[in-house]
Amino acid sequence: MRIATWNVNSVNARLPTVLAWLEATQPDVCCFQEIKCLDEKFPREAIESLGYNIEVHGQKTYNGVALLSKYPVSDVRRGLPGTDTSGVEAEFEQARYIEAVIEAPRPVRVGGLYLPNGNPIDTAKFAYKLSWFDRLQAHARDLLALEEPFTLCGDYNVIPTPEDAKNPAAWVTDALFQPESRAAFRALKNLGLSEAGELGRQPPGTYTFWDYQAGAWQRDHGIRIDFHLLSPQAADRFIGIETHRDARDMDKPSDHVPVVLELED
DNA sequence: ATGCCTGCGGTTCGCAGA
Repeated sequence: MRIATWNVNSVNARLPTVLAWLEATQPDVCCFQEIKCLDEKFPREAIESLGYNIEVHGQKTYNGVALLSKYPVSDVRRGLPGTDTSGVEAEFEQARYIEAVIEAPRPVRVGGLYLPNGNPIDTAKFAYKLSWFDRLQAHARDLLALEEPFTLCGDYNVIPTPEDAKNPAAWVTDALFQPESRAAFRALKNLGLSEAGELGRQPPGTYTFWDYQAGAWQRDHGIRIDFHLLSPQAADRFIGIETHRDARDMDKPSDHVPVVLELED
């Protein structure tokens, strides 16, 4: 089974690009982040016609996530459990998490997430990022207790190590590279999750994001911020991982590229 | 030091992204 994650940066602005990639790649499951639309504005028919069941957790203008599956799905969750403690969420619940069990012959639970960016770091946005991370960690603990195969995949908005950036010095004041952000990512992994890029021994320089600005793509000024974190039972079924770097060269590309995990059926 | 580029909403500019 192949499970993709892709921050599409507006599913409607990107629709021809998204359809072309889905048609060429045919993942069994695909998590989208930053769809930037309400549920009723999601291009449901075009994607259903490629053979996908669709679950959407949309939001106007910003954020929004969706989960596509060629298999039926069950136990769908929209949003993380728990309450934000930074004070931001109380005013405005942001659509950043969707989860479902993929009802394949050997089922897999898939959580698709869009972690808050958190910039600038001296504002409530950074506190919100760390608070969201806490809620994700709590949810991961609950899922691990089920002793099931799952992946928590998506745009983590964290540069975990200096090797995950072409130019780490350019990120030292950025929320993505703060010690607190990196520690939160490590703490999540250290619950007992396996990062698929490590299982697959992806080399340094396997970036997943290049800014639109300042010729970042042409200069390979990239960062690796999109990940699959696997439960032990999913890691047991790990076959491989592919980062679709070529997608950054498509017409009207997203600034992120898809990352495709393969598990034993 | 700042903006570079892109999308969105709603108007032609501000906000957000990373």
